[in-house]
Amino acid sequence: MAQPSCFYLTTPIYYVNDAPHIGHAYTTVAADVLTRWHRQRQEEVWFLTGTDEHGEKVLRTAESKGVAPQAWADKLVAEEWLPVLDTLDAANDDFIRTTDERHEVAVQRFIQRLYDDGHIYKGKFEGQYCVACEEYKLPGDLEDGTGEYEGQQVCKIHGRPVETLSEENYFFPLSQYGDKLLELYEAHPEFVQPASARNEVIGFVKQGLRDLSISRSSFDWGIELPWDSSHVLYVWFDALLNYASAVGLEDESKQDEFSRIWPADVHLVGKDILRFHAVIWPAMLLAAGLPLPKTIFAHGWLLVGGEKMSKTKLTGIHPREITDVFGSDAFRYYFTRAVQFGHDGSFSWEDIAARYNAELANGWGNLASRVAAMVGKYFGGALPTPGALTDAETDLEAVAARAVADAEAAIDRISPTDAVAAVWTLVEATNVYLTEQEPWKVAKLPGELDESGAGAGGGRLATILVTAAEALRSLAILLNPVTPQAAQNLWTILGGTEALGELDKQPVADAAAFNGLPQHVTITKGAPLFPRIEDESADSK
RNA sequence: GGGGCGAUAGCUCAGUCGGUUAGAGCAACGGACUCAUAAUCCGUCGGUCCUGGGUUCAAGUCCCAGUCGCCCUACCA
Repeated sequence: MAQPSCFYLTTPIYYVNDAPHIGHAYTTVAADVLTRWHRQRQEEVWFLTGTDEHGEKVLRTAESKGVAPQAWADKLVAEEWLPVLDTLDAANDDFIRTTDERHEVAVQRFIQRLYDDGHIYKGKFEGQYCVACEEYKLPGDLEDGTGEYEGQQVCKIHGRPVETLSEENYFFPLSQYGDKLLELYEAHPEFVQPASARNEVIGFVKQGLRDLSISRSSFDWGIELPWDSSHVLYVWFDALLNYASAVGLEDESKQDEFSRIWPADVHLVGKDILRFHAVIWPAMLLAAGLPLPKTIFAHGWLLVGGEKMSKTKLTGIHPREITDVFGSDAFRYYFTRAVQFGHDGSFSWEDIAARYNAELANGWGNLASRVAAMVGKYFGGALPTPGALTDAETDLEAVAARAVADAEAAIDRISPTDAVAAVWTLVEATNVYLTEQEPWKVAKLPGELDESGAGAGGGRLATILVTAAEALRSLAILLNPVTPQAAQNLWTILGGTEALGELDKQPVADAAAFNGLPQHVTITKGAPLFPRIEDESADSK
């Protein structure tokens, strides 16, 4: 076994024809939180996202706009899909487009190799074709005809009989991989997660797999088969390969990169595309003799008003609608914290507004303010030398240590939700600590302040505030992957960069112990991390 | 039709291997406090764990049947 040299995580490549909505953003945020956490551990990480640009839908939309499909895709990528990454503050390492030359070349080499090795055969695809729709219909798109079409199958849309047509296509013998896939799911329960998704995939494969038609000759917006330019590759075969082509598949000059990064540790997918990733993708890799990804993780849907988001029902929400009101940190925090990863979750403006104020503004943000204000008021902003520790201080430090351990374990089981919950115990415990220790009362005790009103180093007041500041240092590190802007602001408040270096360079493990900030580091109050939002627009939408 | 998942407090959700009196957050109500962003802290209120059977010393948890909801059932992605 090779050393685990690089944590490689992907989002799906988003279909460029869609407008980005918070469902896409949710996947991207989860991916970004997970990868930022691994980076905070100081691991090597590769985070890939991108766009899927081929297929008949893009071609048709482009034609209807009177532009070439490539131009249409270019426009959508430039105006929608790249900007949304900034909106979300996503730190992806690469962005692949299926129209990139690197991808097209790799895909052609890959498919040629499968062809040469006898993994592709030519056959007939037979299907029910609706002339009016100009496409093959699935059994679910058909219904029994009535009246003059009695006894025939008709298209649900047009109510006209469908024709049985056949087309010469190239096929991938997916049916041969059923047993191997079932062995894979059995030997590696972590391959498909969560367990509900795994059950669904196993059930599907057990029903028996059919060979997959992997080429189309009815339109040409796709990657040409190298040995038969009258066919383009089926979009899913094309799309899935992005995960490998982006890191050097079939590129002689990038073999070091490929062997270092591949296979992926985690492919995050929405549950609608689980099957392609958990069945077809590993079969393709098995055929090619390539290592398999370790985990396909299917997350749930965001529900709005109890229903899956949908453009037709006007429940599709653009991420910017939310970040414009609450900011990208709050967006990231909310969807990580409020929706158990792997389950469906409800979104509402009332809920995000409530959590923003209660948890970010009142909980964490206010904690930072009160600590910074007291260090300023009693010690002129210079962190004093602490005195003797009591159980209260060691107890709080134990909370931090537990938070780190629990959060790390949660990240390893791909549960960013639980990780944030674990970290939040430190926010709450530190607020309780201050309330119980009452530093504002301690400041009035004899010996804590000198004649000029300045706090005394080594006193009880100093101990309390240093401990609280240490808790904030831990929180800045632990929340940097989730809310990078607020964490950086807090790091600035704590004078962290001057004292300890860049926030990104602070290992997660350092958050477990209260011995980081040097004495006399300058703590400044700064602006609130999360100003309260009273605007009615936040909860009246 | 076949398969998967879910139903727990007013709302959003946890609940591990079957094991004490079923938990949290929000909301509501009461109190404490004044460092802080009218914030923080403590307490109270709040339950037919969807229904009906079954297994068990013991069931939110396991089994069977049912009700309701969502999803998948292969070449649009």
